[in-house]
Amino acid sequence: MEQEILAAAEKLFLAKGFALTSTTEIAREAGCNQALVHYYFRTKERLFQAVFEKLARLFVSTFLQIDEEDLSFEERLQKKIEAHFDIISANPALPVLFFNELSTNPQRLEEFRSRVSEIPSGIFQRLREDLEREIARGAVRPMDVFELVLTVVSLNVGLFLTAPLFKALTGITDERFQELAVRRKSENVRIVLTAVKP
Amino acid sequence: MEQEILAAAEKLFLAKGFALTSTTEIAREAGCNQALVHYYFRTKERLFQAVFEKLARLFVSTFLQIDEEDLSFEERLQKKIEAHFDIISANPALPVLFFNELSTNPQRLEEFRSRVSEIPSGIFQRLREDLEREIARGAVRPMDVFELVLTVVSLNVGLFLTAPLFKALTGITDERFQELAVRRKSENVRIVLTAVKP
DNA sequence: GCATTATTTAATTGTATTATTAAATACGCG
DNA sequence: CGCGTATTTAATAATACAATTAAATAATGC
Repeated sequence: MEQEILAAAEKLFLAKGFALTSTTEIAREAGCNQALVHYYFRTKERLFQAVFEKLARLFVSTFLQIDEEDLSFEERLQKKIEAHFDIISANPALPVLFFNELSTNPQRLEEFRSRVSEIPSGIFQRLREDLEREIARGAVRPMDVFELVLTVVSLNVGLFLTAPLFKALTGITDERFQELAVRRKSENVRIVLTAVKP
Repeated sequence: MEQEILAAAEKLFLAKGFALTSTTEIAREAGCNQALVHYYFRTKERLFQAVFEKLARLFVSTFLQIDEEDLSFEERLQKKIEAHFDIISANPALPVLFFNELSTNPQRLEEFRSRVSEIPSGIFQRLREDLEREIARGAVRPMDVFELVLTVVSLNVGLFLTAPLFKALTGITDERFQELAVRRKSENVRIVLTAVKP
């Protein structure tokens, strides 16, 4: 049952955020008594943390993965952008929840910060090294690793942040939106690769 | 007093969102009794709508403005990107509130949709015409107007969505962040202008 | 100055929600 | 089976909140 509660919580938190989701609702979705939610997770806050940590890990995981494949910088960058896009595409509500919680709840930000600091030598170390090498070679314009990550995240996240709005305004079907997303993914790759050129 | 309540509501809604802000808190911030909030706005929902509509209007206003100046397409595009960036820069919490509310509240989305449909001939009509002319001229790669707007909004919004995270992780001062934002604005212009090239 | 309306407050109601407690049921193992 | 533990439920306490009401105060026009 614990897993059903977690799954129900994830679904509802993603759909409505922390504040608008009640433990009663989570219990109903999971098919159990409301008290059971508290039996397993004590407080709504702790339940949310469990969900959020998993999602946050998912969200940033792409940039942590070290691909040992023998690819060029551009090819590796492309893979990272696409992997990141795919994760968000599979969890389109994730960015809104992620940014909203980190923006409106200082405590959440602090938790996130302490978790990230557990990771030694910075999360973008490998990417930074790659980038600096390419810059030294003159193959990439001088830029900070954060600049690059920000561009990628901004572009990848943008489609899904605006998706509800876009769908409501255009009345696009989910299938056609999916097609559009596929095109957008490669477009994002193109934009980033063009943007990093010197 | 009505204006103080509106201002207090705007401040708190931007900081904590709709659900986590109470009318009691708004009253305290405005320096009045809680009942007065309801006297002027009847419900918390209606107060929020008043705030949100103003903010939403601000957020999309940039793309509606028709600049009659005799500038090239690229120059006009640059002006629009910069104006949009400046508005968000002046209201950094706006994007989170905007996307969160439109994503988590179907009613809000419907209100927004009906408001937008009041505007005749579509909000991006002028921009679309300009864009299609440039495409016909071969000066701009074939693309939909939504693609372009999405790219601009994604890039402009990205910095401020990630700002709390970025600040927490790097401990950057507000002044240095401001400098960074200025650079980012011109960088966004560069990226977009490069991306639209054929 | 008085009557009328607008503004503001204090008090209260109803309700939703988190969290706890104690009891009931299922489950595993000797 | 039967004992102990884990799981689940029902009931309820405690609280925070939106919203209403009635009364008080201030402002406005005559």
